[in-house]
Parts: sequence; structure tokens; C-alpha cells
Amino acid sequence: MTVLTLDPESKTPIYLQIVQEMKTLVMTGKLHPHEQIPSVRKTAKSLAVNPNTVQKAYAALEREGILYSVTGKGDFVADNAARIKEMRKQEIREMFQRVTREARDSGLWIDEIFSIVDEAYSGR
Amino acid sequence: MTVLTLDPESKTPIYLQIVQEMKTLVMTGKLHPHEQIPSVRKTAKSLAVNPNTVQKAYAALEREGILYSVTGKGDFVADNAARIKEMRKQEIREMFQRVTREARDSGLWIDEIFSIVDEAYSGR
Amino acid sequence: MTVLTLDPESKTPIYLQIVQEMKTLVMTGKLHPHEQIPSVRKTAKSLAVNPNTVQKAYAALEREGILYSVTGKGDFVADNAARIKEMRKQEIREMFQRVTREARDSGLWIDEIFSIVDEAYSGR
Amino acid sequence: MTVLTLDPESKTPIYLQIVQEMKTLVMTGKLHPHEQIPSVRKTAKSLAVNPNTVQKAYAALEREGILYSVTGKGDFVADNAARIKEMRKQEIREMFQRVTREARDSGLWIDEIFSIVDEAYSGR
DNA sequence: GTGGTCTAGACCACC
DNA sequence: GTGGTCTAGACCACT
Repeated sequence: MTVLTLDPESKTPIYLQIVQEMKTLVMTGKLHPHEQIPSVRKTAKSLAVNPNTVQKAYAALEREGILYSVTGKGDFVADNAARIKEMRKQEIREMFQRVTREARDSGLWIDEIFSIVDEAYSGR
Repeated sequence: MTVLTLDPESKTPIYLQIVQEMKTLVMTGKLHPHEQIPSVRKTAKSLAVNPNTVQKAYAALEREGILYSVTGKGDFVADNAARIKEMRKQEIREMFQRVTREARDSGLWIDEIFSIVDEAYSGR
Repeated sequence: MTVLTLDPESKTPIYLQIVQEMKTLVMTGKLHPHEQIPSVRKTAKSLAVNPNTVQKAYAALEREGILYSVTGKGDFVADNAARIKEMRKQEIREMFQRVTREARDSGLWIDEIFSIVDEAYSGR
Repeated sequence: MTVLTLDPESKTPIYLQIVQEMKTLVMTGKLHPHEQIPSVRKTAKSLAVNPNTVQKAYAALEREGILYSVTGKGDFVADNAARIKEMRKQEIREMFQRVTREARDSGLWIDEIFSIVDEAYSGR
């Protein structure tokens, strides 16, 4: 499986970093439906992170229907890419709403915002 | 002076909400250079919040050069709106960069993003 | 009398700003022994400052022997320039001690300090 | 880790004393990049001071890029000693500028200042 | 009255 | 265990 990468200095909690990376791996097809993912302990070891943290991430992913777990066998990627993509899109919509509103309230015109987004999308 | 409003539901800390509202008040010209702003205690009372919390917000604003404080007299709006507007724009640019990159990594096309932004900008 | 100038944004209290300016006026001979200085109220008005603040400054100056007051007539410059200069020198010595020690503890060499002082002395 | 010491007599606030001591510890290489520093509570206890006070100091240090904090794990020394040393030097330069200008305005010659600095640097 | 610092004690999310 | 936020109440110097 593709390797996850964490930023220990980031302010977003580690378990959320894991959740987000897993989501994009699934959405972008780098993880396939019904594929088995590494165990909590394996992931924890490979990320040099507390197993509880990984456990928390997996639980969240399961709650959202992105993983399903088979007792005694392990965790697997669920088969509902469409729903997931829609969910993710909703999340992103909300993020954009927050930040766009802030920008507008600070007096930026929509053209300025478009240009910033454009630059961010192509750049880097 | 224009009244501040808090969102008790929000996950962003109270003191940061105050900071952000003040910033936009200054940036949008609703607060003028050298204008005195309500005292720590007054603001605390009117927001039904502890004075220490307001103090923390005001201290942050002073650090960023948006306010200056005169002990015994009060806090005043600093005289560098231009610089501040540029700073704020930079902040917003960074927020958009983060979220735009996430969106792109999740497979959204730039047209989808533009439409989301457009909706958020005009909508409520 | 030469006019005092205050920096309202400065962190050193106004009454101390007055004290310090008066001292240097006396030391540098811009105020002469037995010369009368403006009354508390006059100074307060000309500085747009609370009379209590000026009163506090004058009291401090009197305590240090830089002024003497004649009841019913006003305040006058004392006649002990030598002593004052020595006092002031002592104050400055202490300030330099504090900051020099800090610099040394931060790993600066004395040559670096000399060069900084030199630059500050000649430069504006 | 090296122990911090407070001067209860000093007029500079406790949290600032902590900030300054930490800075010089980092600058002088007594604290290494990515080294974990004692927790807020531990430091508070060892200094016989309220945790909030230490928290305030650590927050300031993080703001200045000297520490980074990882919730749930602790605080760590940041990895930019060079930048910090330069910043500190700038601070010191400004302090010398202030006090040197005062000294000059009080009529001291640069030789007198040099001798004072020299004495302070070697002495004590 | 003002801002600024400090204490004591609590709660939260995270690891 | 960790850092971060918040409250309540106190004290100080300055205006």
C-alpha cells in the first residue's frame, strides 16, 4: 500500500491527518474496493505513532463508511466510491464556504479570489 | 462602536473570534486609526465573557500591530491599515492555497471549485 | 522654555518620559539653575496630559534634587549640575550593565558590541 | 535539561524572564533542535509558579518560532537556531541603540560609554 | 477608570 | 500524560 506521510509539526491532529490521507487514497483510486489495508499495529509501527491514534483514525473511517472491518481478518476498503466522493465534495464545499465568506468580509472581490484559487490550483 | 458577536457553537476559540472580527472591522474601515475601542472590561461584559479572554485577544492584536495600548487610558486602533490589509490578504491567500490543494488532490476540477466559490460568495 | 515632546505609544509611562526629558534639559544646560519652570497646570495643558501625571513627574524630580519648589511661587531648577550629572551617569551605567550582560549571555563578543554602540552613537 | 532560574525581585514579568532564559539557552546551544523541553506543568512546579504563566511563556516562544508544540506530546526546540540568533542580535542592537542615544543626549562621550561597556562585559 | 500580570482551579482534545 | 482555553478573582502601576 502507498505509504502515508505525517507532519508532526502540523496543528491538525495526527489521527485526522491519517483519516484525510486515507480518504484521498480511496477517492483517487490508489486504494481499491475490498483491498485489505495494513493492521492498526503495522500502520502504527510504520508511522512511529501510538496504536491508539491509528485505531481512532480507522474507527472514524469506518464510521463514515470508507472502511469496513471483518473481525479476525482485518480492515478493508469499502465499495462506495461515489458516496465517498460526494461526501468529500461536501466537506470541501464547506471549507470553501468558510474561507470565501471570510475573504468577502475582509473586502476582497470575487475576481481577486478567483485569481488566488487559480494560482493555488496550478502552482506548486 | 460596532458591536462584536460571538458564535458559541464555533470550534475556533473565543479570543480568536474577537481577533478576527476586530481585524475585519479595522480593514473594512469601520474602525478608524487612533479611535479608542471599548475597554477590556467593557467588551468582556458586553460579550458576557471573562476579561482575561478579551485581554488575550487585545494582546494578540497589539502584537500584530493592529492596536496599540496606553496603560491607564485604553486601547486604540493603530495607524497602518494598508499594511494590515496586505497582511490579511496574505493570510487569506494561504487559506485558499491549503483548501484548494486539498480539493485538487481529491480530484476536483477547477471549474467545480470556481462554482463552489461563486456560490459561497453570493450566497448567504 | 524648551518644549517637551511625548510619545503616547511608548511603553515608558508618561510621567517618566517627562522626568527623563527634564533631566537631560538640565544636564545639557538648556535649563539653568534657579530658572523657573512652567507650572504643573501649564505643562499639563501644553502636553495635553492629566495634571496628576505632571505632578507625579515634578514630585519625582524634586525628590531627586533636580527641582526645588517654593510654595506660592512655583518650581525652580536646582543648582547641583555636578551631582545630577553623576546620578545620571550612574543610571546610564546600570542600563548599559543590564544590556551588556544580556548581550554577552547571548554569545556576542565585545567587539560586536563596540561596533553596535559606535554605529548607534554616530548614526542618527 | 538546564534549570531555569527566576529573579523574584526583577520588574520584568515572570513569563518574560522565562522567555528570555529559554532564548539564550537555545541560542547558546544548551538546548538542541527537536529536543523536548520540560512540560508546562513540570516547569511550573519546578519554578513554583502557576502553569498558566509558563503556558504564556511557551506560547510566546512558539509564536517567535523558537519552540513548536505537539498537543498530547509536549514542546520541542525548533530547528532554526541561525534565524533566531540573528533575531536576537537585532533585538540587542535595538536595545543598545536606545540606551546609547540616551547616553549621548545626556552628554556622555563615546569613550566613557566604551569604558562602561567594557567594565560591564568583563565584570561581575 | 485603564491595561497587564498572576494564581487557582476547571475542562477539552489529543497521544 | 500533553498543550490549549476559559473562568473567577486578585493585585499592580498608570492616568
